[in-house]
Amino acid sequence: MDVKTLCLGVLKLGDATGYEIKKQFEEGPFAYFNQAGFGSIYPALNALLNDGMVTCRDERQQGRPDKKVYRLTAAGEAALTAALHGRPALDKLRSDTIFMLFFAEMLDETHLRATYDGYLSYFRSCFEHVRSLDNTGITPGRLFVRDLGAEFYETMATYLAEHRERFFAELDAHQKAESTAKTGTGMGTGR
Amino acid sequence: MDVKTLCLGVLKLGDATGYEIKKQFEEGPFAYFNQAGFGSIYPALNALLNDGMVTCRDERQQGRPDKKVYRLTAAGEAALTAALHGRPALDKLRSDTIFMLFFAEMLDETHLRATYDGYLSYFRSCFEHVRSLDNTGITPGRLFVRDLGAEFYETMATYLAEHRERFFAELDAHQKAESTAKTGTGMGTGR
DNA sequence: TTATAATATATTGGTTCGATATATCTAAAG
DNA sequence: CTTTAGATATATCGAACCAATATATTATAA
Repeated sequence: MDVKTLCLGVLKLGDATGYEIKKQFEEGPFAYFNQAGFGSIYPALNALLNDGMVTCRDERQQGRPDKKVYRLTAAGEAALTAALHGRPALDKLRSDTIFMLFFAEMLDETHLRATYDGYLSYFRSCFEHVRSLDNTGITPGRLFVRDLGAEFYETMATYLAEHRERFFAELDAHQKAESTAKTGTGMGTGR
Repeated sequence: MDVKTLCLGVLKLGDATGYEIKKQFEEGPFAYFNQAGFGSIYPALNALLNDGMVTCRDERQQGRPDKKVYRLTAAGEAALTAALHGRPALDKLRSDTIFMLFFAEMLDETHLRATYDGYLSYFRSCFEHVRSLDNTGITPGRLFVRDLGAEFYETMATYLAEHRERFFAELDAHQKAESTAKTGTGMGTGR
């Protein structure tokens, strides 16, 4: 799914500006599962406009800068449908945090704890957010994705909370065993 | 975490060729959480070599093409440590499948079921794979990441398996309600 | 004998990301 | 009351990245 298709998907939910599309990937229903920045969205919208997949109308506003509101065309909806019927690529995740936790032994404890706790509170707030949403009148597909997300956030938060103390304890034990092995006798004065 | 840092991380586990580094992102301990292709890895290794972060030795082999085996230097390890002490970026996931499930109403049932079942068996095989690994002698960080992964895979597989029938039933009901609403009386002959 | 898969390196073109620039208004802090 | 910060809004540039492809050899399977 390239950014053009993602934009078509957002516009399927209703007319939007580039700015509003970006917000959908930050706070809206696509958050966490898909994302795109301005540097991809604005060129994508121009290309879609050029190909007749969307229309654009200018809207002047009181005070705030002018908007360009985009709307899906029939051709755009057809293109979205076609893209949705292709083979999905495998999920692609890039997690700096998990990369850091993998190398936990190389981190100083302050940084490690801050990273760990930041990850935990991130998933907690994701879960709280999804739980706070109103599910009435939502389509089955959107509801399913929302519930799957909630399940995922909760699992991560719970796991991180429950394994916190054990993880740090095991790291500590491992660190001590390492330094003991280095000094040889276990009676070393350190360094 | 750019690809250069990811390569340093892989090389921290032991000497490797570009080809072997790629495999680490496909089957190895970094699978699912991080990934990189040849188009990023080979240029990254050249840059790291240029900056003295790695050394490279040529190895001729019987039959197979020659290898270039890379090894982390002290400077490389220092750079890795520094990168691990930065602020982690938020997780970035791109899931075509979840995007498709979100728009389930727009998909024909065959495609939807194939996509759903493909996703389920993907997580099942991920879980089986992690479960089959030997955990003896592993560092606490690696073990933690492995267990977190297993928990995640299992959660996804279980959720998808348990909600399968209900999801398709609700979609069906929704589809019928839609077509009834369109024809107005509920006695429409279709079209 | 032919095709497929695995090992191994490398490049190219297109896509995408992060940072930055510009501009206006609102709300909060001083 | 004035400055600062934050939200709204569009846009672009260069760097980074990815998917596909090219090349070459060997082993295995059909």
